[in-house]
Amino acid sequence: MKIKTRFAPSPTGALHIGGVRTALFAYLVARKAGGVFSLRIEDTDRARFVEGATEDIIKTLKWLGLTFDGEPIYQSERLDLYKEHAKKLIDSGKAYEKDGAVWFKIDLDGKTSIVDLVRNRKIEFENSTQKDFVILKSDGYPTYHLAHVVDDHLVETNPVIRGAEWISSVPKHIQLFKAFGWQVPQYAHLPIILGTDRSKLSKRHGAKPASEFRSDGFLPEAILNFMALLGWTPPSGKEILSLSEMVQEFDLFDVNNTNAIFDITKLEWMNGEYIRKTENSNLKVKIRNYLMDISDNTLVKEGHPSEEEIEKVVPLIKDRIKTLSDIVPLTDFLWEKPEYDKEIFKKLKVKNCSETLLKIAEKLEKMEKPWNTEIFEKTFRELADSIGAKAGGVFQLIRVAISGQTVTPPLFESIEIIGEGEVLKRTKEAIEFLQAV
RNA sequence: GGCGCAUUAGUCAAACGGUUAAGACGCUGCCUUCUCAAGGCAGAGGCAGGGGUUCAACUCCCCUAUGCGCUACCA
Repeated sequence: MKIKTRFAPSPTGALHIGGVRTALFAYLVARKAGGVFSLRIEDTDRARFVEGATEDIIKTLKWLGLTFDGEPIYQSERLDLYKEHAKKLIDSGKAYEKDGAVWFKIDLDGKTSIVDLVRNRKIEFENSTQKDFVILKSDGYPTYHLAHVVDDHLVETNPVIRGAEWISSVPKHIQLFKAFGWQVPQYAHLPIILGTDRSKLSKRHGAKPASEFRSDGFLPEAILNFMALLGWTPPSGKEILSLSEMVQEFDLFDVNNTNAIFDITKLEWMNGEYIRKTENSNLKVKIRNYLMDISDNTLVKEGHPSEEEIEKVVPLIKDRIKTLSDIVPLTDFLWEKPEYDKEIFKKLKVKNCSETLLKIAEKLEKMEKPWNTEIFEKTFRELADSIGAKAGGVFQLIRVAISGQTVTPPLFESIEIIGEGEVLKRTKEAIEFLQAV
């Protein structure tokens, strides 16, 4: 039997990270089997419909690289189909109308059980615990239960991959399939992703949209990799793996059935790993595109950093950033004049900051041009020796003088980027600042 | 309350009856070092509790506890 999976979100809000994992696993199952992965928009709840949600879902899946086959199916465009099927059940005595809605008549005898593809575990219910439920609402829209059964039967979805919050509804679905005389598909219920408050991550609880991770500077590869590992460990045990490697290794049986807490700290680490292993030239493009994408925000000030500036800075910041957005606070000082804070100078190990800075300025003026890191390092190590200070202390003083910060990318390289004239100017300004306070 | 699913360190997790109970993030210390990172090395930290079954239980069964989910003419 051909493997066909689908991701079936409801457009009641932007795609969130829990949905990303459901989509990813459905994608992996289909691609591994050479099957079909499609998208179905479950827009049957008019009250909770959110304008733009469908577009966000499609756009985000595309950004992540979870390409689906064919065109999305919109349930709201298939109302007649559901109505027709509800009528069939009424005709066969398996459903009835009440208050303008159609109710399914549940069979209270016996048990309903499935073997879930996740770990092949058996899930069982006493049918006596079930009760009749609505399949067609009085507004003419189907409920999830009817729509799921009809659609997944018609497109021959197998297996049905969805969140574990649906486990409780399994008896309803099984009975519906049987009432139609259809074959019951296999199911895989994925463990639920919880927020740090331990409650289900959902748009109802204001889960962060996946698109926001994009604007925060996360890479799609890192997000997919991280989400895959939430509930799944590849047989190889690899922690960093590409989408195609995941496709090769994936098996629903290996998915665990324990809810997992979404911890962004590890995602940040992983994003850093992906950034570090990206070629400089490629990283430059990613950063540039990222900054352009979100340039309506305040990250890019007065056109900085430009493409050339990014290129210079990439080797310096590559090991130091976890997200693409980190580049801005880390390199701001290269293009903008720093603001000084006397407290920062006070904390330095060098005693007479302004005096030492005067000597530094003197050296800078005499230093052979063009400056380079070797000349620079040699000059100031000598200076440190001559005034009986530690080289590190002198370097740190220079760092604060040119950046206003105690933490920056490597000093000498930063200085080369800032340029001879500007460095001297900033040094003098730092001296003036210190003398004024 | 009822029904269902689950329970290995702060977090993600491996283990599929026999291991000194992997690994990763985070944390701590050391090394490296112009700061911060990155990198290297070392370390702390765990099978929810109780009963069974078995020569042997993290692993199988039962009970309790706890967590989560569902309990809508929402998905």
